[in-house]
Amino acid sequence: MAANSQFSMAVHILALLAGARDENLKSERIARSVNTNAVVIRRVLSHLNHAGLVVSQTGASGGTRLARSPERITLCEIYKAVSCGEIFALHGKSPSQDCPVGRNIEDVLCNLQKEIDKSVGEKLGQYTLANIIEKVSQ
Amino acid sequence: MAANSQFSMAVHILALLAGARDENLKSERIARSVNTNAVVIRRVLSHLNHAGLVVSQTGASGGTRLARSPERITLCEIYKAVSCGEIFALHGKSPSQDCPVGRNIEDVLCNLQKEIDKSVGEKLGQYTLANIIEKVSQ
DNA sequence: TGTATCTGTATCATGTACGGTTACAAAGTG
DNA sequence: CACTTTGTAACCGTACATGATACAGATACA
Repeated sequence: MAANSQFSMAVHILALLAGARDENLKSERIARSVNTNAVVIRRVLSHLNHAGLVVSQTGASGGTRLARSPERITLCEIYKAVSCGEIFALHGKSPSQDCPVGRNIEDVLCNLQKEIDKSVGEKLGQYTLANIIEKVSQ
Repeated sequence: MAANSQFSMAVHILALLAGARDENLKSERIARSVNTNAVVIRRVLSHLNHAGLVVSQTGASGGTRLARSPERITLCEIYKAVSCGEIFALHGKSPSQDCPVGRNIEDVLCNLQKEIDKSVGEKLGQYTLANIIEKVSQ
């Protein structure tokens, strides 16, 4: 279970929040649906909070709610809010600079990486949280 | 250095093999350019071999060469040959089946994952190994 | 004002994946 | 037959994500 599932959790969480309308949801409540620990949820919520997708309140009767309507939250925003990694990793150690290929391959791969990332972003940008909720409700 | 850099290594390796034409390259030789261990290279080559992208020979004066010309090897094929992971991971544990969202979110995310993966594949399919060599040579 | 509640974070334990390394069988050359 | 090289298995250390405990700070409410 080493793979990063924060995006999946984030979408799940936001779908729950959307269903709760303007009511605050507690991390414990969300954790039960996602089937994990409340702290794990709060960690994801922290990212979503910094990205301006949700609003949290501490204290009694606190919790979290959406900062915007689901129609105005794209999957791309969610992805960027929690994403840490790229599609593929570049070389761990730098290749040999004595080799023509080794000297230039990193740049080429780095540019390719950016291009792919942009492509994924555009694809994810085509969907909103509202679209997801629609599909979940079927 | 936990991230998977096999794709980067694979492109690097194939670019080297393309430069060697029909000459066999030994894993030791490739490892020097990539700046890693020969066994690591052979592990990647094993994937490329099974995918039919390269041909290897054991024994003295053995080594590896391309199975096809660089113009007929797309980055998508390379990616699929070594790729293990998806863009994002699904939930580790299954969500609660008592919750409407939890019950359906996995399917929705799984479909989305496939769609993104397809999109990445198409993007990578636009480039051939020859294109990469071109860029590296500049 | 005091108490209970909830978030936000730090910290530690655990599981897993990858890279690096050594070792060795199998295959092929000469 | 001696030598070379691939293909794999096995093991270690590191990196990282999740899970869990603890606690400070913020807030509602009696």
